[in-house]
Amino acid sequence: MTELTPTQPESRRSIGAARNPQSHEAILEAAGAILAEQGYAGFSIEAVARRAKAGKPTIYRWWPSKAHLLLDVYTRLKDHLAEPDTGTLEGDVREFLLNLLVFWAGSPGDVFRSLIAEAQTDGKAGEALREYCVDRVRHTARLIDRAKARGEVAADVDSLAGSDLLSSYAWKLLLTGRLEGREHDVAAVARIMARGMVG
Amino acid sequence: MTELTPTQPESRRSIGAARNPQSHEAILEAAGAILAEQGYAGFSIEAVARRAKAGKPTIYRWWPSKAHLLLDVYTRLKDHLAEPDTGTLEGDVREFLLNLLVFWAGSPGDVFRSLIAEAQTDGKAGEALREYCVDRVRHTARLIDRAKARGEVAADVDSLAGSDLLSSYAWKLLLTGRLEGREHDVAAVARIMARGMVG
DNA sequence: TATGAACGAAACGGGCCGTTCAAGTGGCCG
DNA sequence: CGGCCACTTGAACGGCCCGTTTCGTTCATA
Repeated sequence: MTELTPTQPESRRSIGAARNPQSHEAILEAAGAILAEQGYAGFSIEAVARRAKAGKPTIYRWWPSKAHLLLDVYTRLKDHLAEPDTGTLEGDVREFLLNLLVFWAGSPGDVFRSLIAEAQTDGKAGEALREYCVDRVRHTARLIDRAKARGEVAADVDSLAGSDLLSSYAWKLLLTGRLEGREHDVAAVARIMARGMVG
Repeated sequence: MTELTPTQPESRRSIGAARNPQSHEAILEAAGAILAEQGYAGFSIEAVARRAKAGKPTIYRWWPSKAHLLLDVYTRLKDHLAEPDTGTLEGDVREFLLNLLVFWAGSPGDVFRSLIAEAQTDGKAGEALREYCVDRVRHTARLIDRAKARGEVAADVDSLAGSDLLSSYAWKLLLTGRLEGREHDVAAVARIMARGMVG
């Protein structure tokens, strides 16, 4: 027999008048793999379609823009990110940054970098990124609000602005390729930010 | 005579075995105009060459990558950026950010956004951006060092890390399209940063 | 006077874009 | 039971851009 794995269909077909979850899965996985292996430079709808053995129209049907696909790939990776809770604001800020940098040092960083880059070209991508950011900033602000509830932070501190500032530092490290070996810088920044909010 | 403006050559030619400054100028101007009018989406070497009435090889001869061209366009715009000197660290930080946001709100912001986006695709672009950042961060750190000399800032504060944090906030506002109407947020961030560094 | 660098124009093969078409598939509804 | 209709795939479209090469030219310099 020259046939390999004959039980597995060599190419997916339509399963009728319904969305094929195998295609959906294969596309997301192919997109993630390409970004992990070749970065944003090698990422194109054509390449994803080739790798996923899917048709381009199928991708365009379910993801209106490259950015939406990137965002889907990113959010499905985003589970593995621990929430810091060290008991002090400075510790939380430092751990938040270190966790994020470690998380990004793998392929998720490439995905998110690509998403930011895409957002500078495509208006819809920009809008999607902006919405995502609002959500994340609000979420991270709870870290500051918790410290505020402990009486560690002055009541008049704008926790959203602080949270925005916090993530912006991580962004710049990501965008300038400085994810590794930043323990000293992160500690310095965490110290400045935490001391800047104490009551 | 059907000839128009015969005194002005309708198309530049070689001036011999020397770089033609008119071409150099025309290319930079065309690049800046395209970015201002159409943003990064419309920016391509082909489009720049067309608009500048230059040959593509001429561009590739003098700018090894799109990023170098972007950086040249940006630095030639960068003169018009005042240095803040308010007498207090918080004032300087706030003015620095506000100045930068106003400056970026024009076409320079589009140019710099494009440069960051390009740096996520092209390795050489990333390197160029990284070098540029090191220089700028070092420059802005003088703002903190000045406060340190006044005794306003603790001696053990890492002025480079602080400067990096400062610019990172501006970056995030730029990349998420939030350059305008941020007076309140900028004031909040300036307050956090300045208080975080006081001795 | 001969050399050689720089210039613009045109063309190259290659890739991706976003869309359209045709053909096969099968769940759902009449 | 049979037809409808949404789904999937592959192939092909015109268009744009990439980075490079070739060509004929212009002219400072040696």
